[in-house]
Amino acid sequence: MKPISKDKFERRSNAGKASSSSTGNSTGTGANSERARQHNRKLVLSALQDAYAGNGTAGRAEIARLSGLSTQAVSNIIADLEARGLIRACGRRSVGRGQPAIQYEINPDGAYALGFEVRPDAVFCTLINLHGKAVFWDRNPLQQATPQNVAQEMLTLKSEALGIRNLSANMILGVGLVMPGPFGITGITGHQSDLPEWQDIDVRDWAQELLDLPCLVENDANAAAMAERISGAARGLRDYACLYFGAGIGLGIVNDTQILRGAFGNAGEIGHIRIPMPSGPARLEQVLSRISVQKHLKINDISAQTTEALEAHFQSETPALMAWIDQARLALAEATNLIENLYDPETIVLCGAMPAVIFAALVQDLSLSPHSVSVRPDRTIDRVVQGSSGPMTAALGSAALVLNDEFTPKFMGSS
Amino acid sequence: MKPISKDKFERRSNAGKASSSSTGNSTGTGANSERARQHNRKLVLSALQDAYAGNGTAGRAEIARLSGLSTQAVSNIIADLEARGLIRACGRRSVGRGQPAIQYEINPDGAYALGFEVRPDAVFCTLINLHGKAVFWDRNPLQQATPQNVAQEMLTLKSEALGIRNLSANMILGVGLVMPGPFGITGITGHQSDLPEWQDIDVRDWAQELLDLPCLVENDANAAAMAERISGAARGLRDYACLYFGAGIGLGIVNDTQILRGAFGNAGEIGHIRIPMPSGPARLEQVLSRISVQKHLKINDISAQTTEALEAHFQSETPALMAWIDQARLALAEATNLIENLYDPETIVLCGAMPAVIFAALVQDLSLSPHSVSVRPDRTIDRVVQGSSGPMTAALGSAALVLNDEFTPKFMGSS
DNA sequence: CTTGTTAACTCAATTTGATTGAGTTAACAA
DNA sequence: TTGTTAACTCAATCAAATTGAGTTAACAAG
Repeated sequence: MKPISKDKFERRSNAGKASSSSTGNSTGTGANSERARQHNRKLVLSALQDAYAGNGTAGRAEIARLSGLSTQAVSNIIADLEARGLIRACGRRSVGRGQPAIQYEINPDGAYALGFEVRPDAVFCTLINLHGKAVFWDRNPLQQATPQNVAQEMLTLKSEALGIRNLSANMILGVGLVMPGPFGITGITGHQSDLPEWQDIDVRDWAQELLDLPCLVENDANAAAMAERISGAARGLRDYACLYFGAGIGLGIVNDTQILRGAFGNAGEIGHIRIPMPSGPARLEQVLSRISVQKHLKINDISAQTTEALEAHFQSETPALMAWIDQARLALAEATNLIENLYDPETIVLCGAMPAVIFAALVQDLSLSPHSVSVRPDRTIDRVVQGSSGPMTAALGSAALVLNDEFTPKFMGSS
Repeated sequence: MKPISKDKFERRSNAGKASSSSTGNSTGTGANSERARQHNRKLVLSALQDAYAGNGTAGRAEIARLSGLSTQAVSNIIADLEARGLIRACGRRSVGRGQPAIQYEINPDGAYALGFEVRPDAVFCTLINLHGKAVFWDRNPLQQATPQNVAQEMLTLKSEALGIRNLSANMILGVGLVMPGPFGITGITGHQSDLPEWQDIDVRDWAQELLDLPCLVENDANAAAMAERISGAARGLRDYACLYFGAGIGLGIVNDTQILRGAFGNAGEIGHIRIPMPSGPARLEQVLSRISVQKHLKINDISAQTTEALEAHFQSETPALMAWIDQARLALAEATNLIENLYDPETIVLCGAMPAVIFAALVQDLSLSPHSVSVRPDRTIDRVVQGSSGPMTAALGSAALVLNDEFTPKFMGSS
């Protein structure tokens, strides 16, 4: 039977047929065979994803061993995924005796994820394939970020994105959405924000209805962190942190493959934290952020609004910029110490709207505290690494949210 | 059928009959009906636990709504749990029309959890019932904390604990174990420690074999956090942090009901963090810890080794102690700001080896930053609250680890 | 006092999906 | 050529959740 459903999987959002989900206020999530299958499917996909990260592929038996499932269960799931086009066979591989294993890999073009970043003055959009590679990106300016305007631009960008490869909507797994301010997460009210008109809108529901696709909402730093996990510097890592340079500075924390949100979705607000600097305590984003570098340059009558302009100043070694970098490096060292001791990540990734060369300069000559739980003899990755750079980072990340949600089981620990 | 197994549940540790768990290096965890049942059982138990937290009880239908399971599924699980003695019926309750619901509650004496805290000079032991109440506690001194000595004392304490209520081993759900230093979590080597002889021992396996019970190992702060969740100030909370006063100071973070460990189990090492103080940057535990108060008193030629002695000095308002409290309060405010902005908890609980009156004094007149994500109009609990106090906190917490593990499903988010 | 409505619960049938066990096939080794 | 090993397939079994049709008990209305 298996009436291969129109949409990719069972369309997560309206999965619970109609019955028990009556009240809707239920917090819990009972397990049943459907849920179990969903979980196991993610297990298989994430095994293949890990294999891909190591530029490899995997056979049924191998995945079974890795996931703890029986080979038969893996076989069924593989058949399912192959029929859906999410994975594909790619030859056989024999390692010693026995029948050579049929290798499978994720089919990059088996499905896509859409990502939007809404800013006060523009909407960014990306479309990524199952390998996390962007196949489309664009930016539409906004006069004013009202829900109406944003909706219009998002619809335009959506059809533009689908048009680029002539994709039908059922090839889109879902949509990730990044918005400024504390939105959508738990309906925070009473906080002032850049986009006051959105105050009473549940952004997730709104976008879900607008685009007719399942939707995930996150802040920029968390989204960026996911981008690094899917196809960037944090590929294959389960625990890491991501220092994201937007206007200010944010921290996306990934704990056991999942984003750490805290009780109200505000975890990682590192910008407001006071750190000791030679000149006295300062808030981190006063020293280490896009705004801070621009302020610092402005004092010296230099303007550098764009990433390109900043890069040019770096190339020409403008003294004011170099001085800022020196200060920023100190702040970064303090922040690193904080993050390492509080979250114990495998690494810290720098990413966002800064030129790559400046990230490189920050990481280079960074003198980190030797008194940290992160000083380990068996490290395989640097304590601070450079991630993706440029203004599209968050939009890419928003799409990556969807892949992570679809490919990564929510828990794996065997207790 | 259902051959009610000797031990409580299927004895978590050696659950996987014999088959797939061949290699053992598998990280993944496939879902099957057994696992699903396990998960759903936890869902039911945690619903009852929450009901108990509100001093209530719950019926089948109510639990079904809460958990998203069908009433039938809940019924089956309830029957199971009742047969095992973990829960019991407690009357009927009618709320309007319809047949009154049979109410269920956790049977406090249906099972117990054992907890140990090993320190360089002593082993502490507690036994708690299913309500998280301690029914036994004791402390045996150690000449030297060698594995042999510790093993002996643990066995002695175990049989003493079981003896107090004439319990057989199958009434014990499991053992929680707190050890100093970075132990057992991920086999850290190359770190100096208070207990060098343990370097090559996998503490969990060791204890499991020694006591013939499933075992969980954590650090003191994490264990204390669990104690607060099971029967203390954090009851019913899903996200909070716990500042634990041991020798130094540690932070136990609970995120979505689970302990946050980080990549190598060292998350929450807040003691080493530099915070701005009026006199310049200082490490937190130089200002806010048991050792720091003792140092501060010693300068003034006052000795206060025990909690009782400290309390006495507080009652007589010894100036040196009062001065320390003023400084500590500033440090606590800084730490709060840090924790709130980085983890966004529902609250921060103070607990551990300090007199309750000193916790109260710290919390009182604490002037917290108004610029924090935790400043919310809809708060239901203070930003910093007082938890359990006294030297048994960690030992109690170690037992609480077991309850949390048995009663709290690993994920609930409906994506 | 009778009857209708509602909610909680039970029993039996169905369904999903994982596990188990018995083949089958292909590679390597003797 | 034959034996061994590993990967995979097919069919049967099993666990546990869901579904649907009763049954029971309380309250409300006439």
